[in-house]
Amino acid sequence: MMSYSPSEYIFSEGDVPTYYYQIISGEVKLNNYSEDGKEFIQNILSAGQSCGESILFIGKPYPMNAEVITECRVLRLPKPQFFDLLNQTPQLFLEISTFLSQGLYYKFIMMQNISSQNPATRIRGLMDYLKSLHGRSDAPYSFLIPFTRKQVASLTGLCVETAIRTIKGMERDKIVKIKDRKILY
DNA sequence: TCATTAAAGTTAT
DNA sequence: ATAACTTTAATGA
Repeated sequence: MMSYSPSEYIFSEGDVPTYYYQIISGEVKLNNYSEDGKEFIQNILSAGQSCGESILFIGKPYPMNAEVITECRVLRLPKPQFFDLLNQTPQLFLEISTFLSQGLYYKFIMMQNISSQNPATRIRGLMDYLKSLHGRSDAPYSFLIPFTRKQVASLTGLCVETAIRTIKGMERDKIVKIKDRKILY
């Protein structure tokens, strides 16, 4: 079991994977920084999720960082033990497969969103996905976006200012509601 | 139209 | 207090 503080890295771009990581508590983001320092967030993960496992399977260097957002406890299992466990536990194998597929699905959805030129479409795509994960309540304004505007911007490849302006426009169009700076969708 | 820069207000640590 | 985030506005590609 490992502990990490905000802004620490569980692994970095270019590292060769040697462990399986499972988040017990806290939040982690998978990200990249471009030469000019701009961050693109690939995904934000929290308790119960694993990070970087897809790369562990193919044994290539990580193409992204796993940067800690909030104080984290992480279960760390060496690669050989992880694969042993996987062999011995069909149930675990199935769970990992499901989680892997979920990650693929997210990538697929976001890939389509990002290729859209329109910022509102991108942000709405992200919000639709997030809300779809969260139970059945399709009711409008029933889902609180669990991210900061900066994070939303980094997840959709927009600058913060554009994200903010777009979200305000969506409020005018009654797509979202803003309460105490929190975004309800 | 959106990104960038700058400046100022607000929240969290 | 200080850093991180939010917001507005001006400017440029």
